Amino acid sequence: MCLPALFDHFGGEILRTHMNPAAAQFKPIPNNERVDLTRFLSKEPQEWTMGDVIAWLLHVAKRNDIPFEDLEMQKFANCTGMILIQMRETDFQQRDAVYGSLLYAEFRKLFEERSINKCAYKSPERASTSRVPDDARISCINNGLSVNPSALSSLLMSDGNLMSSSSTQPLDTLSQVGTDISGSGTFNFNSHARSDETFMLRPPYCKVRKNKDGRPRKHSQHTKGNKLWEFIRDALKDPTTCPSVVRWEDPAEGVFRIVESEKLAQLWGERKNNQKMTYEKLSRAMRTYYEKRILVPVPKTGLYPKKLVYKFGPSALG
DNA sequence: GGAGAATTTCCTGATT
DNA sequence: AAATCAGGAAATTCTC
Repeated sequence: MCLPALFDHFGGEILRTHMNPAAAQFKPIPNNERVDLTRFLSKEPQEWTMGDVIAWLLHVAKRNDIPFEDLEMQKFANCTGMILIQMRETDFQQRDAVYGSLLYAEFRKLFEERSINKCAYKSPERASTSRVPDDARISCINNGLSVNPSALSSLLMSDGNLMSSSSTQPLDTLSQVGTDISGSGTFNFNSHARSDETFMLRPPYCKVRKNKDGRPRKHSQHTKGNKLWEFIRDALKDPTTCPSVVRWEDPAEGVFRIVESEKLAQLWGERKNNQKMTYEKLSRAMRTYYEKRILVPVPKTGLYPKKLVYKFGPSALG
């Protein structure tokens, strides 16, 4: 999953909400759809959609002071609440070796608390929904996901590779659970369901690169070695460079800061076998990204430092 | 070998 | 004053 894409489209809003309690509960997102970011709090875990699961993960991260980027969120990106319920501790650990146990404990605690509360307070109609997993699934599919499909497709991206629940999802017990629950092995996003490439939606202003004959360029073209923005993205995920060389200023917005400009240039130069790389040149290359919307101008809100701050744009996908 | 993409290099001028 | 930002223009590198 590409974090900026995640942040831009979906998780970012969740992060904003969780980092800033005063933030609005709803935020317009592309496609004129809205995400209710705290809905999971008022729903039974078995009714959680994939979006609710991500929101819960971020909620746990915040409560436990875990840097959200340390959580293997993409590994849970195709989990609904029903899937989490059927997961064992080892399943959580498989998905997140570091925080899997904590996540499992948090989830079970919450689940059991809700179960107790449900017995005491639940209204009859909600209780009936909860008792029937299929109903919960249908409810999830038909009503639960109000995020746009591109957002969820972004959630399924990992390190530049598409982690489609129907293709490259690790073949473990969890995916089997997912298959059982969804019935088809892939999640159906209601009217947004796509089995073709349109599932990987990109903003309409993202040009499709074409060869001179008009055919789309092959995906493998110019993918050998990292692009600069991918290098920076990876540096932001790498504890050896983040936060010492680059760091997030506002991950929810995709805003990051270059801490050691010449060090970053040196690392980029090493990557490209170019000992003459300088920050001047690196920043010039970065400025070419504005036209492609891989980077967008940082809002002059006074929230961020004036120098060495950049913001990933909607084209920084993958 | 040519075309196209993605830088890289060099530059001038503005801003912080 | 130095560092950084913003872009134009041309060159270079790499892949198809």
